[in-house]
Amino acid sequence: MSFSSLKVPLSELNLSLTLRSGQCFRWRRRSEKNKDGLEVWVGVVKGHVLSLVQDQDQNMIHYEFLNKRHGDKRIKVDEEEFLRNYFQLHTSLTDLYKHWSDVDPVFKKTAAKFPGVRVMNQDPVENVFSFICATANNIKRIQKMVEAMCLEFGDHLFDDPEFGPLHAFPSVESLSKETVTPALTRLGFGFRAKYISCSAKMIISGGIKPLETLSSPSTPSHETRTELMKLSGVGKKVADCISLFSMAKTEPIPVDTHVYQIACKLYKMKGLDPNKSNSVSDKKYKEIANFFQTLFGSHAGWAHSVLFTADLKL
DNA sequence: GCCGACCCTGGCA
DNA sequence: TGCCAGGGTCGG
Repeated sequence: MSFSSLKVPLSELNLSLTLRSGQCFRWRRRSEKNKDGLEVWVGVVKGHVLSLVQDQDQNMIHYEFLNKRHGDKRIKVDEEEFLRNYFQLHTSLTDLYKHWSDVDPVFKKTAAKFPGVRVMNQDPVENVFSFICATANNIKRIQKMVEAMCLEFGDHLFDDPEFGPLHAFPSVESLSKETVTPALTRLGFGFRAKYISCSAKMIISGGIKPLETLSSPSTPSHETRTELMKLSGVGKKVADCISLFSMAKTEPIPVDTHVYQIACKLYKMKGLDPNKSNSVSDKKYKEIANFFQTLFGSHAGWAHSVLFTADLKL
């Protein structure tokens, strides 16, 4: 039991909302609150098993790295930097909320009830294969599938008293093996099993540019998107999610059924039928994305995450 | 550019 | 028990 603390107000990071916003799939809330009656979150990030607690009254996030090995020399400054980087705390969410509220009354109204919803900076490999699982799926099942994939192909990291064995996200190499498709099919991945194996092979063989290159600030987001869409099971929507959530692009708007509904009902966009929002046409997709990008500016994808989270009715 | 198929689950009538 | 939607993508 050795928690450290990070000074962060709720307006900059709302842990509960952010971790449930559907951008990441490996965070779980403990069934029991801690001694102070606060929610405890456990997740796996780049081989680290993390426990996080938000103390709203103190403007603090308490954190603990659970799978420290004996003699681990990692120092507090590194851990703090690791978290600041993961949650992108260098970007002021307060400033962004203010800007979005100034330009859009609809956002302003929503944001009041949903403060601190932030886009995280996740591992590209994990994000690619997690969002391939997201196709025609719901968040609960995506989480189950991602966890199953980690248990099957990822390295063991830690045995949690409540959640049992926690594994790292599998490497691209391990997902490119011939045994992967049958294994994932057995695990109930359905048509996504072959997408995962096929995409892993493509990444390994250099069928697309390296993920690190696509994540680089010097690669424009339209190029990142085009490259990602070469992967099997990755269309425009999934490519936009990956770009936004793990490749440091801030303007992509993943237009899914929720965003379609939001554009239709909250923003009264013309030509949208609320009764058939599944499989958005290329044209409508572009229109909706353009609308929000014009409205919100360079961090439109971040604003979208706030509206999306609000729509989830968590 | 528009369908229908695709795997599987949980919720609901 | 049957139907349907769930953060879509692919192929015709």
